[in-house]
Amino acid sequence: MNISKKYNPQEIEDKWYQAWMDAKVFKSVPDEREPYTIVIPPPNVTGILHMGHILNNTLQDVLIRRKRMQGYNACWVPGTDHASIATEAKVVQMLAEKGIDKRQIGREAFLKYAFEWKEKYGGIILQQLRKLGASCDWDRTAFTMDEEYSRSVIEVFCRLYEKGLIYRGIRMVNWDPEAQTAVSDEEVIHKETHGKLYYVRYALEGEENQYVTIATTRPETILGDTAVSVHPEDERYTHLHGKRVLVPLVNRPIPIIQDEYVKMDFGTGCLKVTPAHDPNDYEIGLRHRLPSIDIFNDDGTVNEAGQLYIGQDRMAVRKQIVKDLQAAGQIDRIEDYVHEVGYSERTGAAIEPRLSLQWFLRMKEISQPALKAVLEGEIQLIPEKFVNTYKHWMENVRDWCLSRQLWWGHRIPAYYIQGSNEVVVAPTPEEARQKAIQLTGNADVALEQDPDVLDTWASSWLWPISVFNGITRPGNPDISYYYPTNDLVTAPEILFFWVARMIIAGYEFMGEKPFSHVYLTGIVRDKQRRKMSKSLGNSPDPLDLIAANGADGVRVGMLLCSPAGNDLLYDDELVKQGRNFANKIWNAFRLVKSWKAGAGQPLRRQEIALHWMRERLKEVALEIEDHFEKFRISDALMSVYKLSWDDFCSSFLEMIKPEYGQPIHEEVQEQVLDLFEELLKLLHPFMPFITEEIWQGLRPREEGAFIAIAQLASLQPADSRILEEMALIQETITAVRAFKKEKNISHKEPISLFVKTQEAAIFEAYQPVLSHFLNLEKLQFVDEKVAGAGSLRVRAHEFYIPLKSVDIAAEREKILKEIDYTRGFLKKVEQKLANERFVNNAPEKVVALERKKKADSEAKLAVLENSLRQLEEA
RNA sequence: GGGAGAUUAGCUCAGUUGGUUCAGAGCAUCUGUCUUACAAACAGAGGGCCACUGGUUCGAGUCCAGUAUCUCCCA
Repeated sequence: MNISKKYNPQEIEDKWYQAWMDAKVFKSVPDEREPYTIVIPPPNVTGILHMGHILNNTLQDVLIRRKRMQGYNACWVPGTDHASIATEAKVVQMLAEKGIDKRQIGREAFLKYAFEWKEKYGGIILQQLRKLGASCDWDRTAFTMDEEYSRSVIEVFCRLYEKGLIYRGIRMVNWDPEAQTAVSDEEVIHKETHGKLYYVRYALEGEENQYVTIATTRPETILGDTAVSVHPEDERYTHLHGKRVLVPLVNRPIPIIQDEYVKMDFGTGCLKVTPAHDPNDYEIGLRHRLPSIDIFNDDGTVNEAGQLYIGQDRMAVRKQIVKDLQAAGQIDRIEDYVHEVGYSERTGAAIEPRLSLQWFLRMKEISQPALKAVLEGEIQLIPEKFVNTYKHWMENVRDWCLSRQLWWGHRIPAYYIQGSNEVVVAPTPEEARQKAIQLTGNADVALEQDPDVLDTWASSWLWPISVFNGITRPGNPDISYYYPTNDLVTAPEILFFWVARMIIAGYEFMGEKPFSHVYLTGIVRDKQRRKMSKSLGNSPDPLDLIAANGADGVRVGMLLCSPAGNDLLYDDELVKQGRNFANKIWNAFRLVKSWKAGAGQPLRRQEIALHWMRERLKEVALEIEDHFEKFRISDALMSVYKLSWDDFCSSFLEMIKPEYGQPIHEEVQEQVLDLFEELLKLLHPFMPFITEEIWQGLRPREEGAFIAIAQLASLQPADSRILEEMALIQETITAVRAFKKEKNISHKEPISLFVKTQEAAIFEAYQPVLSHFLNLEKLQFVDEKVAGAGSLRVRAHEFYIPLKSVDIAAEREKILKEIDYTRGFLKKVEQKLANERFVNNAPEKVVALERKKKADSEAKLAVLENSLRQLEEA
């Protein structure tokens, strides 16, 4: 068999993915086993794979593959969400390139284009996930606008409406003038922005040359002012109470009011009040029954109500109005000013706070069980610090603006009765008609459906339920078996958008949590801690990385540096490390395959190696299980990394290696293969492709057998005796190697090793191992110092290695240094033990340990002092 | 403005009810080595006042308070 010297992932990854698919290895149907379920955080249907997806989906794949190998019926449900705003924007843009305007062609034609677009480009990302090795059950691929899924979204809206939790009302919303829709509070990103603070004079009505000066960052909204407010206790302005001022340029008289919201030390202490265009002003307006004048159109241009600058964009108006105010002598001064401005998460446009008629969901009551579930630990957030964040949001939760002024999405099932103010809400137009007839007694009632669609999150909040059709067909076999799901892996950025709302929906519609653990990943950043983004161009293309380093290498690279909740500073070096690791495993495979089996006797060192490796595997398997239970995925990987590299390759295989050109005993080879298989199984969740390739190549396999569905050995306690003994032997090997290096003795040069120890039996037993690693020509036990030899010590064991010339002074120096250190250490221990309060208060275990430390160091000291004496006598 | 968190080796991070020879890991660095699986490797080594200042305790990287710096979330 000719195995390539370097591991070539390109040649094997697609092959095994296809084989898994053909054998339906990832398919899950309910059976008698315990289920383990993950629903994918549905990527945006317009999305393409980025580094965040790589991290997130690698983690999910690791979890699901491991459970699959532990006997669970593992089900990972993939899918996409329809992403209202983003997708609509894409389709609008595509149409614009063809010279088509969405308004001209109308809703139906637009949706036809949109679905065509989705069929063609949507879900590219799901194809890309296969390259990563994602073991999803692709037969279950869901989409938030699938027919049945859509029905569940509408059904849920109707139910909540019936319960009185959904209402329609005029509220200040975050208006995105570019997308021309309202967006939720969560979709607004606040950014520090450099702007100006304009000080504008408002003339007092009926008084020549008398002014009030206000400070504003948004002079264009002056046209919508309906009051000027001062703080009631601000003595500077007491004389103004009850008077009126004129809005500059349009000279509309407005009252001067008093409200405690005004900060006296900000600007001039005078605030212009524009209830239609500022959330705080809106509140003030309500308190003082001020009129609201909405001066903007949907696209952010000024409307007739503004009186001036009609049809011009708000940003252009800002510049123009400042000029005009200056010309009129009404600008007092302009200062540079840094303040927070909200931007749309989707389009980047500056949010225009605006009054509008929207649908809202009352959140307070419905979110109570979801808050409780997390606080009481029924649902666990990992890392735990997010519980605080979650609690804070939940306790201050605001009503959720559900409507979006778009066409791509689930159209709100509200029907307005023409010629009245009544509305009926029903899942279908037919049911709505029946309701309307009942309500009005008019059989010919004319209805018009609300033109708006629902926020995308108002569909994806049902994800863990509706991918199993739990709303439309409650109690069906899938929902009964897979719900609640087990773990959710997602980014902290969508803790509120999505996770919190899924928990709310879970309790509201299923009466039960949607999942038990939420693992919040870090954010992938570059080395300079900048978030990876398309616009910065600082993100590598994951598919290029996979092509260059293999999917396994990329997976390992990502996981090595991704403790939960910590940001991940991506560096190509990490992926390289992953690739090197794959190569290491590959070469272990080459080595093992190169041995020819034969008769004869197993070597003693081989027997030791097999016994030790068996126990070591058990020990690390337990360690890994513990890491997984705590979701310390990168620690679990590090455990298996070191197990593979240090233990399996550097120690175990070296001990197994037959003499050059000699065959390996058949039985030994079989056991080596067994152990290699166990190791590969532990590695498989992290590195699915290479482990499958090697596992298949290690032994002939039956049709349909894959490591992907092989079962991990059950967990067992390890034999600590051999592990401890080997630890001593390895320590000895390292110490002797260091000694040889220090004395410039080449590895090729055989040496004699004299051992002075109370525990000769151990060194006796492991002599074949020591000889093999240290190239010993002789190992001999002594009671006295060996003349003409250098010495070294491991614990309380002393070793002598004959040298051509011994530097007595240096030897003495070395021993004195060790004595010094050991005495210092012993002194500290003795002090502790002499302290009555320590002995009385500390747990027995701790005291016993101190006593052992004392005994050990005394023994070592005795050895050292004896050596020193003998050295001086010589 | 409100809230949360962080600060340990050159870098990224562990350090689990305060107690092992506790100051760790991986990577990077340095020194040797083409030793018949692997130079994408092997064998060794160096490196830290655990941000700072106090406090609690027999004992503090770990608990408490304050200071400094940084990050994130929310308004």
